[in-house]
This record gives sequence, structure tokens and C-alpha cells, in this order.
Amino acid sequence: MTQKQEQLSKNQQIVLNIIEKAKGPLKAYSILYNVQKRGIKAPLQVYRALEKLIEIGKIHKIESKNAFIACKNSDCEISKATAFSICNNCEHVKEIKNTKLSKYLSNFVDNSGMKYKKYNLEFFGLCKDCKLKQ
Amino acid sequence: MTQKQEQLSKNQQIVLNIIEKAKGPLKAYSILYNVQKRGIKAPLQVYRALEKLIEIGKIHKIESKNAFIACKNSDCEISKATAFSICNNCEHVKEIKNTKLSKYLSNFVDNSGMKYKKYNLEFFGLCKDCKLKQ
DNA sequence: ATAACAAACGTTATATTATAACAAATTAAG
DNA sequence: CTTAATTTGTTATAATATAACGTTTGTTAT
Repeated sequence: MTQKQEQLSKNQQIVLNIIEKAKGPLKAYSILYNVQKRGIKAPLQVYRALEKLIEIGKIHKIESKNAFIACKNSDCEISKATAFSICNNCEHVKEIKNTKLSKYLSNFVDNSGMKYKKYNLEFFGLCKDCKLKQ
Repeated sequence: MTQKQEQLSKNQQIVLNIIEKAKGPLKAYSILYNVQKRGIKAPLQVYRALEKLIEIGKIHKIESKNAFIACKNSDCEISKATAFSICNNCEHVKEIKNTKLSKYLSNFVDNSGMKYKKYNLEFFGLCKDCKLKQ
């Protein structure tokens, strides 16, 4: 019983469901194949839903993978502050929920005195499972 | 007189020159158009050079833009730790050189105790010029 | 309730970004 | 020199993403 999903349109709902059920990030065309039985036929329908879902913070794009993942973090309001860990071996992706980190980055001021409204951080390494197996 | 460039191959050299001369990040196909007079004819030739240049840390990929920029930061050895600021208005991109930030992120340990080998951070906001103009 | 507007939809076509596969040429090392 | 590794050239194609158009649905204000 998630709240505030009644405002999503039909296609947005379908695409979000697929992404939320997935274990990891999904690519746009893989989403497309998965939702064809539900009436979505064209890439653009998927991309439009993705765009909206990103806008309202329900999902994030993993830029280094061109893939999309459900937001598990109520803190990153409207995707202004996102951080992920990505396993180089099994490609497992996890959203990092760390208050210190997000505070540090949200308040970061560069050498020229600039502050930023938004950031996206991607960490790469081996996840615990893959570290053990090696 | 940059050092250590004698080891680059012809195509790698050509592509690097274009990227280093550019004011901002370049897209692969824009690089291609720019180097056709110098004998590079196919996308793959560009992508291969890009791959190598990234590998040896001469350039970075701006993931959110699918574009490539020369490394201006001798500190980010072999691109293990990259941070950029990106202007939402004029699309100006700048590599952030900030020792505190890079130390903070390189030493970051997440809630599960994981440390990471590599990260890429992209900040978004308005650059100084665009802030003034608004 | 309905006119006016905004948001979402469906569809076709196409643009943009990136890689596969294979053979030839070049370079580096033993 | 010759073997191995890297780089090159080339053609084809895969994968990712958007343009443009007209229609339908949903919202809001009267």
C-alpha cells in the first residue's frame, strides 16, 4: 500500500511496477519487452514514463549503465542527491543511504565558492559476495 | 611539451589533441567529424581511442552527457576518483580539484562496511556566469 | 456541465551512441 | 628475425534515445 501513487498514469504505473519488482536496475528496452503484454508497444512510451518517474523521484537513472532503478530512499527528495554502489563483477547496484555523506555533498562548496543543487555519485568496487568468491 | 605521450598511437594522439583543444566535453561523433580530415573515418576508431585514453587517465567520460573531457587533474591517477561540476544552463563542465573531497570519498565506508576502489561524482547547478545572467 | 487547458497517449520515423566481427598492418619483446 | 600483442581499417549492426504529429484523457474554472 504505497501512498501517492494514485496520481500516476497508467503507463507510468506499469513501468514503475516492473522496476520496483526487479532485483536490479533495468534498461529501457528490457522494460519495453517486459511490458508489451500490458499494451505498451513503443520505446517512446517507456521513455516518457521513465522521464516522469525520475522527475517525481520514484526512480533513478544509473548513468554509467543507462539503467533505471527504483528509489529506496525517502530522503533523496526528487532525486537531488543520489549515491550508488556498483559491483564491477556482478553488476549489483545498491542505493547508498548515508546521512553524513548526503549532508557532506549537499553542503559541498568548491574552491571557487560554488554550491550545487543536485549531485549524482557512483561508487565502483566489489560487493561483499564477489569479494568472498575471489 | 606534455610528458608520456610518446606511447600513444597515432589515432589516440589525434583524438586526445581534439579533446584537449576543446573548451568543453566532446561527444564521440563530434570528435569523429573533427578528425575525418586527419584520416579517421569510422566511429569505432574513435571509440577505441577513447577507451584507451580513459584507461590511461588522459580523459574522462561525463556519464550524464555521454561526452569526453581531458583530464586537468594530475591527482586523479588513472581515473579512480573523478568529480565534475555541470552547469544546467550553459552545460559548462569543469573538473573539480579538491583534496578534501577526494580524500573524503576515497576513504568513504558505507553502512555495511564496504570501501570502494573508484567513484565518479557529478554536481549540477548554475555556473557563476549563468547565475549572474539570471 | 462544459469550455479551456494541460498532461498523457499512440504511432511512425529517425537520430544518437556504441559494439561485433574479421582481416591487415604496425609495434614491442625475446 | 619471428612471435606475440596492439593498433588499425572496414563493414555491418546493435542499443539507446528523441522528433513530430495528431488523438485522448484528465483537471480546473466558470
